[in-house]
Amino acid sequence: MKFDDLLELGDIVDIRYPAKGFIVIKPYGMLAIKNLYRLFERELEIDGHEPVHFPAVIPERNLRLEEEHFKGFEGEVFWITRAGLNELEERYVLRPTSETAIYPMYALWIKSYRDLPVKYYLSGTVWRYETKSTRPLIRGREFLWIETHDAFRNESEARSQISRDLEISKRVIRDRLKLDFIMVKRPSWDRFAGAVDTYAVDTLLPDGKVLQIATTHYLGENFARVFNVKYMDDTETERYVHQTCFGIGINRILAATIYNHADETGLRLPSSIAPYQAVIVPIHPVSDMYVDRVTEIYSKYRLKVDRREGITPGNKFYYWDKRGVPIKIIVGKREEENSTITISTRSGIKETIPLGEDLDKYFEYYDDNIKQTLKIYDAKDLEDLKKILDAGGIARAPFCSVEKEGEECYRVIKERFKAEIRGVRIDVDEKPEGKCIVSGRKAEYVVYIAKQY
RNA sequence: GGGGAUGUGGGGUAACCUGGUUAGCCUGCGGGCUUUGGGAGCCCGAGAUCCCGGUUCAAAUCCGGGCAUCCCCA
Repeated sequence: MKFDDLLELGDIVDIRYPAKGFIVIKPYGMLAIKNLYRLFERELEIDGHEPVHFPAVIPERNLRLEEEHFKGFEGEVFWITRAGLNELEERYVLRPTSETAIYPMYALWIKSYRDLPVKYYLSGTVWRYETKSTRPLIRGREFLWIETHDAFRNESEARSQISRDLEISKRVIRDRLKLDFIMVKRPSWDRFAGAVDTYAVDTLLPDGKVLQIATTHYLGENFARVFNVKYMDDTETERYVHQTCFGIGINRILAATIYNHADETGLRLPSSIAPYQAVIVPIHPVSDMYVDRVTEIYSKYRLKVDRREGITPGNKFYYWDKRGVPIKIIVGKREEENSTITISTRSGIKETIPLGEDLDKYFEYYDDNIKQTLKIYDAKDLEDLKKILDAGGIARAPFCSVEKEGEECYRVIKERFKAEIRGVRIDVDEKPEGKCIVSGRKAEYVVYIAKQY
């Protein structure tokens, strides 16, 4: 089913808000988003992160401090130039990302090696003035995300955080949301503005374009130097901290989850974020007492009892199927008389089981059933590449270089195929064979190529 | 930045070419009655021609401008 239809059908968002690139997220979508936030926040906290709040406005002066960073964002920030009747002496920007809001405070807070590491996360909203065409949840001018900002004593501690960030992605995105993805190190020409290295989690949408859903950056000392984030080490030497930051695109992850798992009927939400994991559908005649008992017994799940009158059970089943509810619990006279319930999963299983029997296995079965697998194919030459891209897949190909020397080959891919070099896989070890798919020079890397959002 | 297309109730559409019924249909939404084991039926109701101007007895329809959205190209 088409993405926009799914959003409409599932009552996820309302795109009629009268400002381009801004949308309203309705309760059913917001409940899923809150569950999504909790999944990530829990993992981040287990990893030692603490929550923090920072203002949405950043003074212009701060944003300008890191030159490369400023250049990267200058064209897409919203400026606040007036307040009330006054022209502001110093303009603000609405944060497009929070490095330049947070690090001046880190400079005040971090004094000693004993203060490190600092690992904070911020769950919130950022604003970017997107000039490309916007799409609900996928590319908006306002979006919800989580960003972590970590400071360490040295490079090796910082770099080991990157693998922990990526493990968190695996645990949530793959294990809980059942989305498949690749983790790549971005080519040098595609780094986050101001970063030393950028790593990303890319998934593929059914329309054949990849979507970046999370990124983690190694910032080195770049920001520490301009924001003066220093500490005294145990030999009484002043040093700059080494920093990482990790951005988790909540809107985009929701979009990918909805779009990838949907079928012709409608949504199929993973049980980990479904607003209602199971809907109880009472069928007349059944006593309220029995329905209440069922609700009580299964209260460890997020439940909804559909007591609407004047609607046939079949219509209720269809209604909740469209909205992606994993399991329906049917209770009627037959169940009440035998102390049973009837389980009907979104994937088609229907079974009557004794009241009280655990439902976990049904959720597991359902979740496994919706699991996504990426379409990745090997491209030996440019003809292969074209076929793969046209078929809506991701191509794996030998490539000369992901540093500056490879940029010319990248231009060819970009111009001729409108595709991007997503980068070099870091979650699997790969050795290149043969020659660069574009230049024919010796291939030093295996890269992934796809059209992107 | 250049080109093209399209704007009709909440969503999807018909009527537009060739101006003329009460702007039709499906769905969704609200209410009533009858219903309840996989999309029930009947009845009632709310809800639309993007904006400004022009032509005309008469404009959703033709013309001009604006705005918005989408697609393609840089």
